[in-house]
Amino acid sequence: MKHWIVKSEEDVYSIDDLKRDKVTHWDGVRNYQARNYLREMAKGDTVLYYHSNCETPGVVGVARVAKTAYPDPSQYDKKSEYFDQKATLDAPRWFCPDLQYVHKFKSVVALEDLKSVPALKEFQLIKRGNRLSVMPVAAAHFRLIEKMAEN
DNA sequence: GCCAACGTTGGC
DNA sequence: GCCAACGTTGGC
Repeated sequence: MKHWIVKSEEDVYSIDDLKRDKVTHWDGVRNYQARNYLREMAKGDTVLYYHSNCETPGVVGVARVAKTAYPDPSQYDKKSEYFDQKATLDAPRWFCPDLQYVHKFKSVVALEDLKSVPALKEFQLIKRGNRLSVMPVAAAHFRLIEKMAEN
């Protein structure tokens, strides 16, 4: 069982949207390293849900991998902003898993707070300059952040 | 294969 | 809105 974190802009697709939809295609990721992580996700893996580009950026809840990654349909959709001319049916470039809502934290575990915890010094998210939208999370970090959400 | 120019992300 | 930190593109 692995752990992950995904970022989403709150006003684009928030955890409340995921709660409403229950399950969603995590599509539109167009970064190779992030794609590779998406393909590593196994059914049942737990995922921290992060809101970026908002008033209080931070971890807002937990999701779960409902389906392992498959070719992202939006890469073939000419009307989609995620359309990729170089993607073919034989050689898809982009993949998306399905993510399922698990629960929303009572309060946001703010990026600011994460930064103040010495045990999270090596947490990829807070390492300077990491703009990846999908990253693995160490089990210890995952548990610690869940614990921070309870307080 | 190098690298400058450009585009995107995301905190502040 | 600014800007640092990257990733990507494309000329050479």
